[in-house]
Amino acid sequence: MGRAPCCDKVGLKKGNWTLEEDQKLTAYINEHGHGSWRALPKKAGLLRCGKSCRLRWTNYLRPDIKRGEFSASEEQKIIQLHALLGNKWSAIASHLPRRTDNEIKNYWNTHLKKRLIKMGIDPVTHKPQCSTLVSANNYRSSLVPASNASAGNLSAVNHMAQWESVRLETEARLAREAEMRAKGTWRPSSSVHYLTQQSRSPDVHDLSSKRTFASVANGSTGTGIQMQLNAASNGVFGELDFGKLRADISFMASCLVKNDNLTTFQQRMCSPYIAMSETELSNSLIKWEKTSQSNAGMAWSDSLKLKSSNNMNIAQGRDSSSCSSPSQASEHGSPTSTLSSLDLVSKQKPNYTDPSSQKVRRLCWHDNKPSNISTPLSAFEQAQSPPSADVILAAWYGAAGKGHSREGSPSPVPCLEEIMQCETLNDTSEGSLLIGSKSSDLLCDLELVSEGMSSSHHHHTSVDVDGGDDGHDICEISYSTLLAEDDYECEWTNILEEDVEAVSAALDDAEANEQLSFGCSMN
DNA sequence: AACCCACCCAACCGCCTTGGA
DNA sequence: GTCCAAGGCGGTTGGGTGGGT
Repeated sequence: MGRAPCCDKVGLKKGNWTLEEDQKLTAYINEHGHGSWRALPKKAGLLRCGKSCRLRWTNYLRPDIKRGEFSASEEQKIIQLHALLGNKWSAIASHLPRRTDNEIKNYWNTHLKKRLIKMGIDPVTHKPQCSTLVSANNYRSSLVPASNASAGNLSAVNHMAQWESVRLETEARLAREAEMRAKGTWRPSSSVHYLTQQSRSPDVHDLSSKRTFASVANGSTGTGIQMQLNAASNGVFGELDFGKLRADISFMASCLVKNDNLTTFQQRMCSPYIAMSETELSNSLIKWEKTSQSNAGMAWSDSLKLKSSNNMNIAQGRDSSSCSSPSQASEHGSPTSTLSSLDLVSKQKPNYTDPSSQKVRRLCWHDNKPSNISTPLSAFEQAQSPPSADVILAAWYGAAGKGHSREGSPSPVPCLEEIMQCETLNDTSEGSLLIGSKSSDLLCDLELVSEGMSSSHHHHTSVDVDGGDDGHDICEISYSTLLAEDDYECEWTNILEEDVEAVSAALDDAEANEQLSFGCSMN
C-alpha cells in the first residue's frame, strides 16, 4: 500500500504559482502567520495543498530570502561546505544567510557541479578525477584565498574540509549542550577521568570553592591530552597532564613533518601570515625536539600541577588583554616574560563585536626567542591576523619545552591559555584553533567555562577531538564569546552545582581506586 | 520562422523525523 | 510503546527559456 498523500489533492491546482496566488498567500501569512499549513489553503482561499503553500512560502515568498546571482564568496562557501557535508542542502543553507536550500541545491546542480567536472574534480569526493594539475590548482584557488593558495596543495583542501567539519560539528554540539544546560539537563560525560587528589598542587584551590568549572576530560589511553581545569575564583586553570600533552604535541608535530602536512597546518592556522617556510619549520621542530630531550625527563615525567599565575586578575575585571602592550600588562599584574617565552601584545581588535570592551591578544616572541625558530617579531606586530603556525607551534613547544617561562609561574599553562585566547584574534567573536594528530584515539573533550576577560562578555572555550578520514585525529580548541549574559549566567549556575558534585565524586573515586596517574611517559 | 536541444529552476514526490496524543 | 499528523529534507520532474541551426 502506498503512502497516503499529504492531503486530498482532488481539485487542487498544481504547477507554477500565479501572481494572484502569491498575493493571497503572502497576505494571509502576513496577517495570520502560517499556523497549520494543512489548514492554510482553505483559509487563504487557495486551491493548493498545504505542502505546496509551505514550499512556495519558504522557497520563494518569504521576505527574508535573497534571490539572484550567487557571489564569488557564496560559491566558494558552497563548494567548501559541499566538500564537508555532501548533499546536506539545508545544512549548507544554514551557513549562507538568506539563501534557501532549494536554491543552493539548484545552483549546485546547474552550475557548480558542472564547473568542478570541467576542472577534473569529482563533485562527489571533491578530489581530482585525474591528474589535471592545472584544473586542480584552479579548484584550490577557488577555495583558498589567493594569499594562501600558493603555499598549499590539494590535500590542504581536504584537511581544511575536515577541520571545518569538526568545527561545524563542535558548533552543533555546543549549541546542543547550551540548550541542555538551559533546560538543566546537561551532565558531564560519564567517562570522565580526573586527576587524583594527590596530584593537585597545594596552590590549586579546592574544587568545591571554584567559581568556574565545567570540565569534561574524556580520558582514554595513549597520546591524548588530559586536562582538568580547576578554575580558581580569580581566573582559570588548574592542572594539566603535561607529559601527555607534550607527548601528543610532539607526536602531532612529527606526523605533520613526516606527512608533509605542515603547509596544511600553516594554512589553516594562520593564513597569510606564514613567516617560515615549511622546511624551516620542520627543521626547527625536529631540532627543538632533539635539544629538548635532555631536560625532558625532569620536565615531563611529573604531572605538573599548575595554577596559572597569568590569570590576569579576572576577579577585578582586569587582565593583560586589556592592556595595550606587554609593559602595561606587567603593570597590571601579569608576570613579565623571562626565559624564551611568549608574551602578549594586545591590540585593539578591528570589527569586534564590542570594540570598546574587547582587545586583541597576539602571541609573539618577546625576548630570547628560540634561535632556531626565526620568527620575525615585526611580522606579528604588523599583522592584522592570527599568528602563524610556527608561532603557535613554537608556543606549544616553548611552553612545553621550557616547563614554564614566567616568573612566578611554575608551569606552562599560561601559555596554553594564551594559545586559546589567541583565537580571539579572529574577525568574529568566535573561532577555533585546530591541531591535527595521527593518534587514533586522541582523546579529550574538554570544556572550560570561564569568566570573560572583560566585564561585559563571557568567553567559552572548549577542546574537542574528532577523527579525520585520513586517519588523523583533529583536536580543536574552539572559542566563542557569549553575548547573552543573562542566559549565560543561568547556564553557569546550572553547571556549577552539578559539576562540583560530579567532579567531587570522580575525585573521590579516583582517589579510592587509584585509577588515575599522571606523569605519563614520553614515547 | 520553425524546430531542436540544452539548460534552468520552481515545484513536486516520497521518505524521514519529530512531537503530541 | 504506538500511532499519526505535520513538517523537513533531498531527489527528481517538467515547463519555460534561450541559443543554435
